[in-house]
Amino acid sequence: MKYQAPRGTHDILPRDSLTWAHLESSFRNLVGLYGYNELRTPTFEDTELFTRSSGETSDIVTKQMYDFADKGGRSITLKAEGTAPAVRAYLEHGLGGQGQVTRLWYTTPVFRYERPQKGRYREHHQFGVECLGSASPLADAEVIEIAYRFLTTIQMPDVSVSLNSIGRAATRAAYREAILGHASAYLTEMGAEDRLRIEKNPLRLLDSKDPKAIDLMKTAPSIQDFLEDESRSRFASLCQALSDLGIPFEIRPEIVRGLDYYTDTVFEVLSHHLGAQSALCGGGRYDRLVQDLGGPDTPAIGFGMGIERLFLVLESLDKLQEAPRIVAFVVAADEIARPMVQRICHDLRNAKISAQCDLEGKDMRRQLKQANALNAEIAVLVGEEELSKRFATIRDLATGEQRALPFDRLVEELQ
RNA sequence: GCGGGUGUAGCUCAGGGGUUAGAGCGCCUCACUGUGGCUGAGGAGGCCGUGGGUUCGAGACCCAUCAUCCGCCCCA
Repeated sequence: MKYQAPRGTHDILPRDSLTWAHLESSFRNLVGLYGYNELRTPTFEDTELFTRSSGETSDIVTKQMYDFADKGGRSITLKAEGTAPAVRAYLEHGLGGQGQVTRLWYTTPVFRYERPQKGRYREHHQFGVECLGSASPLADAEVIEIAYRFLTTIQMPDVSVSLNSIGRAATRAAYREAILGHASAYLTEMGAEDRLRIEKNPLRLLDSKDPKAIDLMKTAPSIQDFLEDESRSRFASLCQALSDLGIPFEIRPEIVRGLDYYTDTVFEVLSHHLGAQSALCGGGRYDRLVQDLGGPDTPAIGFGMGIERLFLVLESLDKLQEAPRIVAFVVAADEIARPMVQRICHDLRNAKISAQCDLEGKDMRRQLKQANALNAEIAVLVGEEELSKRFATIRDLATGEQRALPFDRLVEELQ
């Protein structure tokens, strides 16, 4: 095979594109019910947008960006995540007006230079929403409700939201000291690279898969105990709001998230139908980001959801969308009937009845084989006798029963 | 970026140094010249991922490379 899709990218083939379209329309319809408006941003941005927003030490910035210099010498990066470009556009076009709450949604390709595995690609696609301009816990609840309701709408099984609060800067500074202190003995026995990783972001210890770390974390202080009063009360309000909405969630203090801009609320939805890449959805509040990108002090919250991962779960459960059956296959019993076959196809399609016919001069037997292979509901047969007496023979392909319908009543009878 | 598994027909997979590389499914032809599905007979389809090497001989063994899958890291 001379050419193939670049590493970590994939084609969405016809049998799968039906499910993709279904996911897309379901999401579009749902966010519309909440008054969210679609935002489309470019496939690439100035590199600095991502380095500024995601955090200089985040993995996305340090090793996963698809960055390159364009012919004008600009440093460009393929969209590495959805929130920063959305905030950029929000600020650039003054979408926030005089501080109103602004609700945006998007579906977009996302590029990260990572080692591909199942559920992890160098180009993948995300749905996302961003609710900008409200600090209310009700905004958090609204965004989480959208994620939850979407997943239930598409019949994603076993959906439960994992929720945490990581507080503000002061909380994380204090907690950082506490957790590093708790783990100091453990840290001295690990390699330099691992230790650096942990020191960069001690919260990583919380979701480590190393048995020693897991054991150590059982006795670790909880970030919940370090929350400031305001963070604590907003978290309580959010939990109450979710309960009121009937959304199941569990508080999981080990949820951290990889982007530096999150404050207070963070959440994830995982699926055990995936392998190691189990997050379907991740999001949180980012009350500092808009300001960091040069805008006014604007609290905001949003999430991203991986479409490929949704697809993989549905596929593993055999829940992909079935192709709509073609209704009528119109068969020419002999060559003289071909023009009438074209005409009938045309009339059926005008009446929104799907119709197909042979294009290659195949004989009647092969045309019927084709109709059968397509799983058409009926065959419409036209031959010499039909032409002279102005009728078509309608054959039910499931039962084999046939009946005659005059040409001028064909479309209405088949409606 | 690190460790491991796998690349053979359109698809799923056998073959593990010795003629012309196999099966099932699918596809095509015929039995069947105005009737699909079922059945039977026949057929097409492969640079055995790619490039080097070892060998009298490589689909098989070695090296490299590309892709993919599993785990780590990380994430959606």
